Amino acid sequence: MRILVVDDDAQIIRAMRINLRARGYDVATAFDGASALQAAAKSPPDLVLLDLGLPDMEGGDVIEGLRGWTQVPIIVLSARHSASEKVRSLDQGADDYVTKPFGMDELLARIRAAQRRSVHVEEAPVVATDSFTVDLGAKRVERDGREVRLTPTEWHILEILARNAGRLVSQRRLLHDVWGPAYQSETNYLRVYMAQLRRKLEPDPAHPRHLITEAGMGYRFEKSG
Amino acid sequence: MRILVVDDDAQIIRAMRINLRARGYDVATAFDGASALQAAAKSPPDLVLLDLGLPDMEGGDVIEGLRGWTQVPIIVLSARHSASEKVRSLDQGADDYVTKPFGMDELLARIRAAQRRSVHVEEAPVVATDSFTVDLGAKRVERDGREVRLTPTEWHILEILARNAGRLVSQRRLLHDVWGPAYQSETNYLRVYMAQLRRKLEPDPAHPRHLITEAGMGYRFEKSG
DNA sequence: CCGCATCTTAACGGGGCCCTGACGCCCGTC
DNA sequence: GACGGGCGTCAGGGCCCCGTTAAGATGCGG
Repeated sequence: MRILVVDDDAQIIRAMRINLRARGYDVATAFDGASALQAAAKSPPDLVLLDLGLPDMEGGDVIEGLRGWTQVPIIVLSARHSASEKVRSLDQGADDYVTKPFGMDELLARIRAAQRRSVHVEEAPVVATDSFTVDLGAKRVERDGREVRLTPTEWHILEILARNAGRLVSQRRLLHDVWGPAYQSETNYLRVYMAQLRRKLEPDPAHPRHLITEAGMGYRFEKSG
Repeated sequence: MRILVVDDDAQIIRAMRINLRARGYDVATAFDGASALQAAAKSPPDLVLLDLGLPDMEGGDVIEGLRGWTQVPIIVLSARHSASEKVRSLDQGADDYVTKPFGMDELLARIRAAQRRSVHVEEAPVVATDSFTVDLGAKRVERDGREVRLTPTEWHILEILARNAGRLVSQRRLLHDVWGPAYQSETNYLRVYMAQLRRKLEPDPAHPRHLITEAGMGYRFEKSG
């Protein structure tokens, strides 16, 4: 998940970078409109945070420059409270408009909301590895072109891991989300189901390359072994 | 374009109705959470404006009640400025959060932005398998060149599955869309009708190749077995 | 009022899913 | 080298979910 932060204030860029990185986002930055469009074209981000007060061009032109070729979610950050400014930005194609000063928690929630929607639009949240493919939207797993049938519990676990691909997911989190709040220490459940998932998905279940266990901590879904 | 306005303040409802009607929207209204969910289920709106201070239930419960079966855009209107309230609503599935008082122009722009995002792709009006063909536009099913006669309920179920061909459709979603929000646990209805559909459509009803059941999760329409 | 089509409801058998406990393995520590 | 914690593996039993059937409601047109 890459976020492009566009702002001419180095202070804000720095604060954003720290906060977003801490939440697990990749952060790219740009100080003006021209370099923002260039950066977005070079490696398209998954979301854009756009400050309106840029030195070289109008914020609206940046929005239109992006909207010419991409549907990436754009959240506008601005010190201007004027209603007409909000209306203009939103109608030019921005997805949300947040006025400074704002709380980081709120911004993060709005980022999550925007991201959730765009996943729905692109309609193909698919996580692929060399040996199998997880289609989160269709709730289906393929391996060597053939469908693999998972039980509800197996799917539930795999879904959480796949949605956090590359990141460590704690046993507590898995147990809580799958079995409920009362089951946070039954780690043997996890062992049984991880074994079943590996048997169904891993080329060599005894030496897993994608469903990795981090001893004492949790499990991690690894896309490319 | 239908908008459902949920607010317990008759004054606001009235103002909303006038403003939105003037912009060409159809307006439905509800004064509390229960009737909002009921109204949404009866004839699904294209967007929901939701006030958080409802007399009968928490706003969050209304969001979750909707999100259980629909992706309709939800814009929360609230007098509470607290960041934690915003975060909670957005993470529960709201698309936007606007604090009162707000300008009608801004709200209209946010409605347009939400609406713009939620436009999805049209699906093919005809879904074909090796053994039968479903014409969604004409509401007809053919098998071996001969028309198959379906009852209204049978058709309703088949239509939902065919429009989501390849994807898993939860039992909850099927029950909600066919029988209504009060029947979300009568899974035996589904069993009876899936059996009837299979008897009418599958070459070998005992070993279905197109109307697949995923135990504990739902059903899936499979084009090519 | 009757007959037909459709929907609802209940009961039953079977298969698969989830839980559970036991056992062995690999590592660290002592 | 013994020990224990964490993990992987396996198999059996209970139970839930599903498919099937058929009889009782319900609604509609004649």
